Amino acid sequence: MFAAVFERLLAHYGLQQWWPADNQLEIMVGAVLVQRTVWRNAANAIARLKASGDLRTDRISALPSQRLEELIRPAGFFKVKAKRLQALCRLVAAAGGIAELERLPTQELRNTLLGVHGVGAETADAILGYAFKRPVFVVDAYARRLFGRLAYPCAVPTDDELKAGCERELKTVWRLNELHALVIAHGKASCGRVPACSRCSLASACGFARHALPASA
DNA sequence: CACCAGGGTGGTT
DNA sequence: AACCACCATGGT
Repeated sequence: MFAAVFERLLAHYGLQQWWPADNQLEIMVGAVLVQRTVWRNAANAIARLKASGDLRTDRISALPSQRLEELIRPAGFFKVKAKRLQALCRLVAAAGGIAELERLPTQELRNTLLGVHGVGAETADAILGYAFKRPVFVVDAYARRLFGRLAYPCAVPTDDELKAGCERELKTVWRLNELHALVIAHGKASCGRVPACSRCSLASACGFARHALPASA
């Protein structure tokens, strides 16, 4: 079922090609900056960090918080995010660098990331999928809404069910990463806040009928 | 003018 | 465990 949704979304919206970045740290920083924020604003903040030569773990860790706040201001929530970026960069330093984190198995790495202040499940999975190329699905509000509707009239899947189901069916990094991007593209392009699945564009614009989740998902 | 975007935390019930 | 307010800029 998840694979079928993926195929439909890919055919309808095309390849999304996330995540634009020069290196792994840029993706990790972007994952924090984009929290509850449009990508354009987060990208602006990243550009400012690059322009000042501060897009490095050692620089971000050592920067006076007020200076860092000013640099990332366009991303919004700048005081909160400045703390989160420093917590993340200090974890990388404590671990001995990104190359050392790379050695950890996915579950351990996920738990390590979740231990950082300001990194929750969604941000951790985005970092795992896009920066570390691990086969994980990023469950976000759009995914909950879309798959929750497609599950109707069955019970809406939990985050764990959604994540496990997608990972089991799609398996590869590029497909799971694409699915996340496609789900967001779809959420923005259509659907809105229509409560009933009958008007979800997977049923109309994408030529999709209502789907039930497998009982043991 | 109101509303929202590629969340997470801390406090309250 | 389930809410809730809060964080803040920039575009529609």
